[in-house]
Amino acid sequence: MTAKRAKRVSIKDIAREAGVSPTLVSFVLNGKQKQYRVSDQIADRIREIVKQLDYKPNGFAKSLREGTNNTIGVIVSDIANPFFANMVKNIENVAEDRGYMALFASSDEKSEKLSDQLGRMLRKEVEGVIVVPCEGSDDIIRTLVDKRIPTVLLDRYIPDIRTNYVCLDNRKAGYDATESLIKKGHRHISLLCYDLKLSNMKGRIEGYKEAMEIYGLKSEIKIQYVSMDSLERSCTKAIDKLISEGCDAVVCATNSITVMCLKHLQRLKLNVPEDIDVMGFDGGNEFDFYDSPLCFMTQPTETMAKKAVDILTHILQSDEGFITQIEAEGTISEHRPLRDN
Amino acid sequence: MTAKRAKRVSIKDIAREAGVSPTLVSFVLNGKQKQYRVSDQIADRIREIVKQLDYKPNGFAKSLREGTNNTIGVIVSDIANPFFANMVKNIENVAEDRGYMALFASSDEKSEKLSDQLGRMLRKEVEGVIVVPCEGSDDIIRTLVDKRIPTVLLDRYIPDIRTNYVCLDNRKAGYDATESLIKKGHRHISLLCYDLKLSNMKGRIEGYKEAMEIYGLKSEIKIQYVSMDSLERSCTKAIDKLISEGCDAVVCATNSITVMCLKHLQRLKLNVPEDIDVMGFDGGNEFDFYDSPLCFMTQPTETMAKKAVDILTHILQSDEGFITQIEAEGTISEHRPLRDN
DNA sequence: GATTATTGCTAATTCGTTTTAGTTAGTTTT
DNA sequence: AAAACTAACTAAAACGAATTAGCAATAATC
Repeated sequence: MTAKRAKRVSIKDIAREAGVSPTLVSFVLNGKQKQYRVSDQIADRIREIVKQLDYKPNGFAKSLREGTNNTIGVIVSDIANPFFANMVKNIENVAEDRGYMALFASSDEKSEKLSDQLGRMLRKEVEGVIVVPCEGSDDIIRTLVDKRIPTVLLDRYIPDIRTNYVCLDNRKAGYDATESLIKKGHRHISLLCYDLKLSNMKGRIEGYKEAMEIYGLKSEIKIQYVSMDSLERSCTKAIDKLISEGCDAVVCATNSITVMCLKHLQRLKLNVPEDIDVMGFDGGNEFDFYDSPLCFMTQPTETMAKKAVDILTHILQSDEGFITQIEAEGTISEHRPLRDN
Repeated sequence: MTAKRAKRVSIKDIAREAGVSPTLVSFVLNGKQKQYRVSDQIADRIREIVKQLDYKPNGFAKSLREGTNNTIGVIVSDIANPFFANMVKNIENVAEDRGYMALFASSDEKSEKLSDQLGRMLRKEVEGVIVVPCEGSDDIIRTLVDKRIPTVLLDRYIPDIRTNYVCLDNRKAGYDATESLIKKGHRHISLLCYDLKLSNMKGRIEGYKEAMEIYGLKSEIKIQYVSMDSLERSCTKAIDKLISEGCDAVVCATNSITVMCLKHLQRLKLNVPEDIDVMGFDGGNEFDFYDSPLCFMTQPTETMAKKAVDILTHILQSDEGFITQIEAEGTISEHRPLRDN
């Protein structure tokens, strides 16, 4: 039922046309002319015919024979999230540089979907994968690692599983974010975060606590958990509570929380940073028109993408399984509203 | 030099273990037990062993034999652009539903990169491609079509090339956008756009002109071209000019232009829509914090993605080359600032 | 002038599937 | 009891490339 497309030209067709054996064609095509001393005459003739017939090697045959296809799989948790869209773009570029092709998929933060995607990728014979694990995907990642499939986790790691990862140093990021508010003179600093078991969230929470403790604000520690599903409602509620409790600054553990938080503050006609100071995470172009000064913790996306690909390709090309775990450092960057320009 | 991974179990290993020929194993694995009347006993035994040895069919061999691999290639012009990130996500979902795997790449609006990506995809044996052509890619697309590679253009078509495409009806979108401003009572309506030969831009420009003419505003037609490379500078200049000429509304032909335009108006302390009304294209989350009411032309991304995949898979599965060209309709949607909620 | 190298090529195998064309043994039909 | 069927299986070819082993012919060596 499949469309009948023109029959492909194979190495044999070229050989027949050139009056030589397929072996020679293969030699020439793979730059082994010297090694197998194919005469220049014949080599030129072969190259000529290859061009004439517009020969393209068959990747299936090649991969079947060689057992590799220079393809890696990349599964992020949400491709439509600018942070990951950017990551994906960088990964693709680096992979290309390293001679690999990257296959992308998005799990939409659902472990069942992640499992499906992984299955499909492995069936497509990717040699290794870069995965952003989602909540509840521990077992999936565990089998992946147990099966010795070259794996690099991205953005989040799983504490019990010994494998490669490239994440932000979330503890430090949480610490630095909190510390920066403390140094600005705030005392009643609250944290707004998701109640997730994911390492990135855990790390940020820990960092927040640690900073508060070290600066003698242990009693001020106040963590508000919001829900991903009813983000707006739970954020609104959480912020109302914080404010009623006299909170003067808040660390928002993700970009989505930051956005919701700022929206509600705007609704309440509260000014940032005068009435309440806000520290965000991973700010994107949502803030193009936000008109108060604001600080963010930003991740070195490009470096992280590069590292992830490098680790993976290195595993694929070397003989044994060392493990590399990288925690990148976040940077505090400032958003300046337009009117200040 | 490649990592020595455990030898894969093949159909032969299973056959040996079960004491039957590989043929039977293949029959059972492909659900042809009935058709080739394999005894239930043997079939069960085979299935048992398949599970035991954790056999996974080799995709290369399968594809080599069958000549297909149910994979399509998708090249967008910029994966980090939310509009395309969204498109990609939708395409992936639909493709999966249709039993296809989608391979993604981003050309970053560079025709050389597009050419590279296409080459790599075709070498990976994708059966067809969905491509967002970029400026200067006409020849690349032409050879693609000439080579009979199943192709669907997305977002932009190329007038001289007879092939499938799914685009916005940009002429109508430009018309409707302009008309909506006219109906609000504006007369001095200007268009801000890129000087590109891409069909989507051309269409929007035409639509603008058409609306102006039909409503008797031909003499008011004023088109300002801005440059992609120095977007901020050229936008600033263009807007200053428009305002000095007494313009009271502007249609921005892309989202990037809309953002720049609004930023500059904010800088000039001009109010939207009182001082100058603005009509944007493809608004995203950049406007979360934009505090004036604003209208956009938005595209039915999901439907477009679906159509593109459907057209492609249909070509792949049917016998001959009909051509489908779809122009989707845009919708005007309103952005309401927070304080109005 | 016999032996050994070197040059330039080919045949044949392998990778793991799918599928077509058989084969064998057992069962009906006449 | 010969002829025709059927059920249950197997052998072999094919997909397209890479590679190893080997075979002529010519050239170099002693």
